[in-house]
Amino acid sequence: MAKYNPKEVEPRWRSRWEQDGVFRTRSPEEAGGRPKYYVLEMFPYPSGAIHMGHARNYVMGDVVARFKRAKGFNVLHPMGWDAFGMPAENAAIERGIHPKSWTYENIATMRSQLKLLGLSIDWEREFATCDPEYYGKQQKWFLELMGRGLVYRKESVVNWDPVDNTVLANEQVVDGLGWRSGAPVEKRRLTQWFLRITDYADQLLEGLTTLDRWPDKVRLMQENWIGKSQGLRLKFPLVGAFTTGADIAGIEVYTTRPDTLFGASFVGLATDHPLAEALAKSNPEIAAYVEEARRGASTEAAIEAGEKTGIFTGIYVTHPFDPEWKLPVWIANFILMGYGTGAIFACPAHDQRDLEFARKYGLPVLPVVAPPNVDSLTFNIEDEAYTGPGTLVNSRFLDGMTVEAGLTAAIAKAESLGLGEGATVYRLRDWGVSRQRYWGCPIPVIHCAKCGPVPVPDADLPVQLPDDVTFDVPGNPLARHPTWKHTSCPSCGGAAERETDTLDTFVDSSWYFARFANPHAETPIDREMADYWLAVDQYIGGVEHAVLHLLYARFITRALADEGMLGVREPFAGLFTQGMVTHETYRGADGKWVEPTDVDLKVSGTTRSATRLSTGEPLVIGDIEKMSKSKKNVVAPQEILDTHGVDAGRLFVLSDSPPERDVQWTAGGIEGSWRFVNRVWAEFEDLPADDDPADDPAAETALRRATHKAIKAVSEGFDNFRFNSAIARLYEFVNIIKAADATAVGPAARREALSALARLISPLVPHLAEECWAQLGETGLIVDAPWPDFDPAMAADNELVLPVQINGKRRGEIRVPPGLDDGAVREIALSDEAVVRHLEGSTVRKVIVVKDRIVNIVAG
RNA sequence: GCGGACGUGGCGGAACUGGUAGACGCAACAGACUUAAAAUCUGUCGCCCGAAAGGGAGUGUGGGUUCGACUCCCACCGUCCGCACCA
Repeated sequence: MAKYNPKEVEPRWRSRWEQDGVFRTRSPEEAGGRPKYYVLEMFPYPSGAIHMGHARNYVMGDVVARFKRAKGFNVLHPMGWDAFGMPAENAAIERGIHPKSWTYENIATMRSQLKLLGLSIDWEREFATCDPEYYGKQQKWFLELMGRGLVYRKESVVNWDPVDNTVLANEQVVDGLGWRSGAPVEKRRLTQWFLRITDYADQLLEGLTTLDRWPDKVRLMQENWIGKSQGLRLKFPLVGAFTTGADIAGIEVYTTRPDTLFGASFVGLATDHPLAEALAKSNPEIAAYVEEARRGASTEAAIEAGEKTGIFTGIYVTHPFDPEWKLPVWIANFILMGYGTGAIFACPAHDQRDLEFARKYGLPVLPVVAPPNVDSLTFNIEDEAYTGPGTLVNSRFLDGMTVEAGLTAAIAKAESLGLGEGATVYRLRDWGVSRQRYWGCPIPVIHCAKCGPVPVPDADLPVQLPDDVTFDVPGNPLARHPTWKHTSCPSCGGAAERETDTLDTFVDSSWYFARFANPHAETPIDREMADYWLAVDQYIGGVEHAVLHLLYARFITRALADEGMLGVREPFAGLFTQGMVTHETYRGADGKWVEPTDVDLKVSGTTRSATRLSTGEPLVIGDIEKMSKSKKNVVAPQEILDTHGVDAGRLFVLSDSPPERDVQWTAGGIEGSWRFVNRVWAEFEDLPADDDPADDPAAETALRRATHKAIKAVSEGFDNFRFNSAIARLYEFVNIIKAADATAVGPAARREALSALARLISPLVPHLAEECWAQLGETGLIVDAPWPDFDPAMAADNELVLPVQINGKRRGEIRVPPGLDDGAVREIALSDEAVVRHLEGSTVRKVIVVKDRIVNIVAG
């Protein structure tokens, strides 16, 4: 018996698929009555090589695509490249390679690696976001959104990454550090381009409720990120005239607790509040404080410590509900300009931050909410603010009300006084998309001294990146290019300059799924094709994009829909976030990481030890972590291809863990998958002669039932993204087929089992499945074969084993036909020999029969 | 601090809407084949008592609901993730 040889088999079937063009997408006309199904995995950044995490991601998508295709769907399963971004420029800076050639070379490498995985991808639809054809279309819709007022330019304090030398969006700052560089982010005041995502805040929030095939976790993260809150916008009139800068009559604050207004102690301003800035101009002390607070706020240590500081402005405001009541105005470092109005009223008794500030600067603390069951006369605030429910006290017209009633009453009062109105505030801020980098999509705008920013005319699109750029000095190569930015104003014809900022690469990935509907269309999106294919039925990718890519794409989809370019308002109907591929780590006595290929593992009892193969030195077995070059715990897909073939690798990455969880790569695990591949092949290699007589009807029926059960269970597993369970059922099924070899099962039943098996494994191990299919004498390809159906009658048992419990303890079991009525089951259970023995000396009080499940006898 | 998820054998993990806990795989052990090893095949395999038949407790800990709880409720312990001076 020859061993299965993936090195020979796998390439043979891949070239057959390619020759026959089986994965070319069918047009709606070609599809006939087949319903469409769009499967998409988050497209990769062309970093240089496909790693195991990529492989798991794309294999999952491929299983879905192949399964749906066999089930009769017209499947779209494309692939592209998220190809703009910093690493290409870093390669240029470090190694003198042009970003363009670095990127396209990586794409070529990774494309061929992906093809080795045997993915059912329509490669005719491939594109990279750095193709001028793609980013030119992006520029076109960008200008259309600009026409709708969704794109604007403003000066603001932005997150500046001092290592990557560029601005970052809020979503790209993690714990005060740049998401790519890891450098502490600084605050800078710059003029930037923004997309008005806040216009869509409410519908992005509402839309989440329709995404019932998204993980709750991701929806919750987006909900929190958007951060809707209801409250009151309220004006505190200034005491006396204030003439520095603009004409300011009062300070507008935002609060969610207007019920505590009578506990007000002071009004606080953010350091970059317009009034604070105006004051800083005339008052050097304030200027010095503001300057220092701003610097301090950007260091990680200061954020961690959370120390509250402030300075009194010398200004007072009056309480909105009492013109006689004067409150001091402070500037404080804990107030954020980007949220609400950048100004607050402070109620120290019922807000922890306000309390800390008030204690530090000796400001009044007036309790106005008495907790339930607490004597309001003895109630006092020490060093912890009370934020729970209760009754309002010391609050004049609000006295005696609950917190909820007080909220409504205070808002009504403020509105009747004309000093405020109920307001909804979001945490979400507009998306800053300017990047001071070369390798990105140029923002198609021309700055004219006379006309201001002018859109590049349609006929001049795309605005292409120049190839002749240098990276010898830091900063944006586009800005210092000798000629590129110099042009004439499309409006007045005078001399003008191009915008040298490029777009955040998350803009590139916010619409690529729509471009796949027709990647060569003249318009950015082929509306007719997009209407057919979108929304994406199943999107698959890492959870790390929960509030980045996935929020941006939802926003852009809605914006483009409002522009009439798209017919859907949600891009991804189904989302699946898959876990990572991890591996144990090993390090030597010197603390240096050692690659798994250089490690010898020994097991004795329950303890495991590791030694280094090359030197024999003992190693420390470390944590199980995401495969990464720095920890050297990487297994390259190529290594598996060389030793066990693609199919064994595909099988393993989906085997041992549920797909949403991390899977730990182990040598034993891949061996197990390889064994399975060989066990399957062994069943097909020596097929029995067709005239083998069957003389064991019982064994034959058992095999047929197992076949239909397997079809049912495996189909359900694939439908519900439970690949690990589906694989377990396939292992069981193969064990049963193998066991049936020893019995006299006729060729028809055996053939039925093997034909089903080949098709059931085909999404997972497609090369092996084709080989098995051919071995069965089938002339067509298994990728074109329909998914096997099961007969519900055959998939059900003809005899059930019901456990019989006495007082909840299992005491026996009975054999009954399915569907037998409760009375009959009861009789059989009560007459069972083991049951009778256990019931001796006690009386039966009650018998609970759960049909086809269990019998529980209550006795005593 | 706020929000969320999860705790099951030596390990990864099964268990549908409350109904036989430990499927399937890995590791381990024993045996067959082999001059030997690998590969392959067969068997055993959560814990305690027992030679076995059988019995006992058991899904992080403590309580509760139920004829019946890994599953539902309450409290606690632990791990992981997200947000974080959001007024």
